[in-house]
Amino acid sequence: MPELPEVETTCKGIAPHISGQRINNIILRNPNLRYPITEEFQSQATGLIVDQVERRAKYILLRTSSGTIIIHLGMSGNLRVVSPATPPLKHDHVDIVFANDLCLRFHDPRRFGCIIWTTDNPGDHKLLKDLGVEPFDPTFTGNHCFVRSRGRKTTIKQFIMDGRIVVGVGNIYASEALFLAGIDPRRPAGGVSKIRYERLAGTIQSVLKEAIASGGTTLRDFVNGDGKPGYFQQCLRVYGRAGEPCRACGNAINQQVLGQRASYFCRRCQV
DNA sequence: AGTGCGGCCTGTCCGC
DNA sequence: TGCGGACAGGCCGCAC
Repeated sequence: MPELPEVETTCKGIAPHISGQRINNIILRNPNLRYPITEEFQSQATGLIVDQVERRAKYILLRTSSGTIIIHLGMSGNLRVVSPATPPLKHDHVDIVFANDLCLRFHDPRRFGCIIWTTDNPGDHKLLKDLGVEPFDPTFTGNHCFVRSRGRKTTIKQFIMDGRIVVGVGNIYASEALFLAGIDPRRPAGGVSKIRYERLAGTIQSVLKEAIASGGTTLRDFVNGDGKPGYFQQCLRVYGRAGEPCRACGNAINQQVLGQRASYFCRRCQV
């Protein structure tokens, strides 16, 4: 389930192999994704040079001089850099073949991901235009969360997962960050103090940084590897640990659905 | 505007 | 052992 750290790791992993490279060919094997991959993408992007590889929220942007390829990994997608001769597997949807004889291969069994071609400023695209601040941007602060949360009745967990407030906080790291900040995820966002939001902004950053660091250790596997950063190696404090002892106090970890998402927390440590 | 939720998919896991 | 069904998950897009 690609969260922001995995997307960041993917971006860093693929960039050295495709930056500055010309797209020689695009092979559409299975265009069925969240939005069908268009033939305009195939015809218009072929021949262009990828000038820059960037991340915005959980989107990966491949910028060329005349358009941008917007990629989202959904929840089961990955990108690998392989030889074009590598036999495709089931669920390999697209190959972007570069002049250096490497290809960027998009794999997505559950098809929640997407590949979109746009000739406009990608920031104006409807999928990107309402996105909130990046968690590592200096404007992401406890005060930002505090101000934006006034009057909001939604739970604090759903609030920090709202991409219009801050991007990149998925279901796993929302639970983890709230645990580290000692905040009960069920608390109404509008009633949480500024001090506590300051603490939370810090734990959101630290938990994402920690995950990026652990994913970064498998960067070399992006070429001819499985394309999956090793997040399962990292130690999750509450996520997926219902009934298991809290690592801080030993109490059994609670599980509760909030906003249709499984949420994990310690009743004793989080208030 | 804020809130709630259905729907998109398939691999994995659980219970029978 | 095999099979069906529930579940997970990001996030759009609609309804209220």
